[in-house]
Order: sequence, then structure tokens, then C-alpha cells
Amino acid sequence: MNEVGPIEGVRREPTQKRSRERVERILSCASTLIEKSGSDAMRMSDVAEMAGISIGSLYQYFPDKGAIIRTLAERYNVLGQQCIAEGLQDVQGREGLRRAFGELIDVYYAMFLAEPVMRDIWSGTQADKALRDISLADSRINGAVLAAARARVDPKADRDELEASSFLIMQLGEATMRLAISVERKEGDALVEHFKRMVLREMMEG
Amino acid sequence: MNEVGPIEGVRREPTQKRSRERVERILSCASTLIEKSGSDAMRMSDVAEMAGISIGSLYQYFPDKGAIIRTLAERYNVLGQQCIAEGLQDVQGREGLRRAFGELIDVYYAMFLAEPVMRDIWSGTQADKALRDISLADSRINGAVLAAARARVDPKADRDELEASSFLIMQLGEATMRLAISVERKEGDALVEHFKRMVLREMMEG
DNA sequence: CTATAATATGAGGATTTATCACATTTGTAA
DNA sequence: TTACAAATGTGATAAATCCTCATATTATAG
Repeated sequence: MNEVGPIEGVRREPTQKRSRERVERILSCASTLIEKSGSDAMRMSDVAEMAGISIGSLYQYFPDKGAIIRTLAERYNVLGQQCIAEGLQDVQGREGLRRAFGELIDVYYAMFLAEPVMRDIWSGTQADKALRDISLADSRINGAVLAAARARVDPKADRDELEASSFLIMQLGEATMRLAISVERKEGDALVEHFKRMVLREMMEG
Repeated sequence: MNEVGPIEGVRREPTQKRSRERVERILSCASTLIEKSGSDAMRMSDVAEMAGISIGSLYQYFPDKGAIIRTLAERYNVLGQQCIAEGLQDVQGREGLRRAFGELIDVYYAMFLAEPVMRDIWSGTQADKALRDISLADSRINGAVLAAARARVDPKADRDELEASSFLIMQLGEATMRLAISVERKEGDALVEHFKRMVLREMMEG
């Protein structure tokens, strides 16, 4: 189940370190290739060649093509989680929550627009069972963070309701981002604004 | 560009009719196979064998595997469109709109739950460019219908805003359905209810 | 230096989509 | 009926890829 490192019980330092470097190089090359023409068109042979290793070695570091994609997806998700956690950690009062969440959406949208790899991977999220699971887990984590912030602002709200609502908001936010980047830029901006308004109302008026 | 029929300029009746039957048989077999193990696991050779024709013939009726999936997807979409158009055609007043839309979501959700093929195809919607385009076009059509109903109920609302909002609602509705069927049934029900509440507020309070 | 363990290699197995040269059937007209 | 043309059917096989595995190389330890 070790997705990133190939070895189960290695103890020696240098080897482990070289292994890390290899993994990083593979991921970096995969990133470049995905950026160029999408994860679907990314060939394992291209990744190997670009990373300067053989196909066989590539498969020693990642059990299959999906594992590379998943690893990249998880890294982006971690970035997103940090972003959300930071944005919501100190919210105070209803207005604070409103402002923080609005900014969060903008930041997320900017991230989507700026990262071709992220766009590619998330566009295909629903296709692969494993990626869908990652996306769901991510939304659960972020949803919990949002629910906590909302609970702080409105302590008398039902906690389970907040959880469910926040989880849904995270998933719909993802869907909105995917939608926004798949239409003309101006329309995408407008859609994100609509989403923001809709969600803020849901959050403010319980 | 003729996705369903194989021939461009056929005029003779019997041939065309037989062709239709073949197409229907192929789609029906594909449906069964998808229902059994998903569109990904559906092999063109299985479809051909089940339909009692050769691979070559199969490719005479559908240019590629995706075309079969797309045709099925479009058929389900047409069903959905009819459902939405009927549900919204005679809405009168704010309460009428509220009730009609609420019922519409329930009907759609029931459709998703009941149709394994629909679930499979829509789960993967975001993966394939062609399917994504179909989904977008579908949401545009349904969004326009919803926008029209909302405009009738609230004539002074900005028409462009209604269009954009309704388009977004349709896409998010789809996302909610996908989400709902991918979690435990009880949680899915709750999520659909949350979505309904959120959207109704958006629609009622402009 | 030798033995053992770790890592690298790339030809080829396996799977699956899609093609195409040829065979067969169907429709039409003399 | 027969002959010819058009439409349709066939399936071996090309093509594209993912991934494996037997073998070779390199590194570490005694």
C-alpha cells in the first residue's frame, strides 16, 4: 500500500534518499507531460524516457499509471486543504465568515485557472473510482473544517446539519470550478460569483 | 457525423428499417453489458457477440465505442429534458415554482437511483470530452427552460442572471446526483434535500 | 574479494480498440 | 432468370498501450 516509495522495510539512508529523488523526478516529468497534453495522453514510456529511467524502473516506483496521477492529485489536495484551513482558522462573526469564505473561493478558482495539471486531473476526477474516493475524502476533510468554522460563528446550529451542508458545499464548489474552467472565461467568472452568492446565503441563513 | 445510422444517402426503405433494428439491438446489448459491469468493462467484442454480429458490422453502425455510450447518454438526457419541460411548463406563482422544482429533483434522483446505466454513464461524464459537451449542452437546454419558468414567475428579474443561475443549478444538480449515489443511501437522501433547500432559496430570493 | 541484496533493464506478453481486403447478400433492370 | 452493382457482413490482424519478468548491473556488508 506504499504508493510513493517502492520499498517496504528499507533502513539504509542513502538508498532511501535516492529513491525519494527518483520519485520526485518521475512526478515532475509526469506533471510536465500532463501539462503538455493531458493525463490521458501521458504514456508511461514517455515518463520513463523523460525521467531517464527504464520502464521497468518506473514500475518499481509506482505500481501503475493511476498511482502517479493519484499521487499528484493528493499533493494538490493537500495544498488546497492548507489553504482552506488557514483561510478559516480565525474567522470571527458572521461577517468574518462571509468574507473569509468569499476569498477562499476566489483563491481556489485562481488555483484552478493557474494549474493545468490540477485542471486536467480534476476534470477527470469522476472517471476513476480511486480518484473519486480521493475527492470525497478531501471534501470530507474540508467540509469538517468549514463546519467547525460555521459552528463557531453560529453555536446553536445543528452540528450534523452543518457537516452535511458543508460537505455538499465542498463537492459543489469542486463541480463549479470544473464547470467554470470549461466555459469561456467571462462566463466562468460569473458562474463562480453565482455559486458564491448561493452558498453564502445557505451559510448565513442556515 | 451521423452517429446512429451508418449510411449517408440511403433511400431504400427496408434496408433503413433493418438498420434501425440493428442499431437498437446493439444499444440494448450495450445497455445490458454496462448494467452488468460498467461501460469501462464493456468490450466491443462482447457487444458484437451478444448482438449476434461481427466486430466489423458493429463498427459499421457505430464509429467507435464512445459513440455507443454517447448515444445512450443522449437518450437518457432526452428523457430528462422531457421530464423537466413537463414539470415546469405550467408553473404559476412562486409557490407553484417551489413545488414543481422540488418534485423535479425528487423525480430526477429517483431516475438516477433506478437506472444503473445512467449512473454508470453519468459517473464518468467528466472523463470524456464529448460526454462533457453533451452534459453542458443538456444543462443549457434545461437551464433555459428553468430560466423561462422563473421569468414567468418573477418578470422583473434580470434575464441574463436567470439564465446563468439556472444553468449553474442544472450542473450542480447533476453533481449532487452523482454525489448522492456514491455515498450511503441515507446520506445521499440528506444531501439531495440540502441541495433542494439551497437552490430553492436561490430561486426564491433572487 | 565474495556473497547477498537492491535496483535497473527492455523485450515481449496481454489486452483491447479499430481497420480493411475480401466474401456475401440484397436490390434492380434487361 | 441472369447479370451487375450497391450495400452489408466478416474476422484476421494492425496498432496502441499497459505492465511483467527473466536477466543484468550496481551497491553493501562481512
